[in-house]
Amino acid sequence: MPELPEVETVVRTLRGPLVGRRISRTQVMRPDVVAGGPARLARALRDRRIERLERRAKNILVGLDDGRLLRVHLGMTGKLLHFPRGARALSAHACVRLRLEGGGSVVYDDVRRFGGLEVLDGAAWLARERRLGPEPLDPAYGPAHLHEALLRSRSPVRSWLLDGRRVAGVGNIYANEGLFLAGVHPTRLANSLTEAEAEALHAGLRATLTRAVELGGTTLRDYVDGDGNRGRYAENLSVYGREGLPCPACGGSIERITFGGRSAFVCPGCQR
DNA sequence: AGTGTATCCTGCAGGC
DNA sequence: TGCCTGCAGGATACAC
Repeated sequence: MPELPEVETVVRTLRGPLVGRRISRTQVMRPDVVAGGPARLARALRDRRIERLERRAKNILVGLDDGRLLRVHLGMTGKLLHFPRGARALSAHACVRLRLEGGGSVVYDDVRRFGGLEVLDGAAWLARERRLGPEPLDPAYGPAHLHEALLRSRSPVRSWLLDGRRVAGVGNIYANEGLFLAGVHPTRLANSLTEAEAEALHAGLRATLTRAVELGGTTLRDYVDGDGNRGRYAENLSVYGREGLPCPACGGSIERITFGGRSAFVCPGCQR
């Protein structure tokens, strides 16, 4: 569920309530989401102060006052929620609760439990981080960089965009939206894109990601931000999930195709 | 090396 | 109503 804009929104909504707070106690209701096990997690977090919250790719990074990091990945259905003091009850799918000194808590909730939490020291995170592709919204990431990387691959461009080692944070929604905005068909081989098409894809990806961040992400079903609010980008989607509906550009019918084990949505008139 | 497929897990929609 | 199948925003281990 959560791609770059959703994870970014979660981080932004949690910064205010969490930075500066101290974790008093950790409760693990679903041990299988905790890499390294619940006991190690509880020990690592006990009495630590939260110094910063960042996003890298689809990871939420909680910086602790001993220099270590709590890495949270939302998988498909994960939520990271701030519960103010005396707030609503936990859902049946609450997996981990971090109690905050002075009241309130942070809860990791995940129906499918594809996501999870892990405490890492700086070196361990760096080793992981090096395998991640560039951030598409980084000002230093230009169209020439994208084109050059695309030319080295023969995989379908939609599959290429979903590979986090090539470009970070792009999932199926924004890969499809970016390709539509660029007028490029998702099954086109990466190395077949012209310089102009790579430029259009770069612009299209940035446009859809930027606007989605501004609107707090896309809620199709489960996604909510750190305060439990839905994203407002869904009504701006041009093709994703719109099989049989009219293309916003040409009015033609949007098709759903399947490859690489996942659905792609295409306007056959607009995308070549 | 580079690509595609199966898999983890639960819930929901649609067909019969 | 109820059972079955397929599908869902991610990431990774493996086979070819």
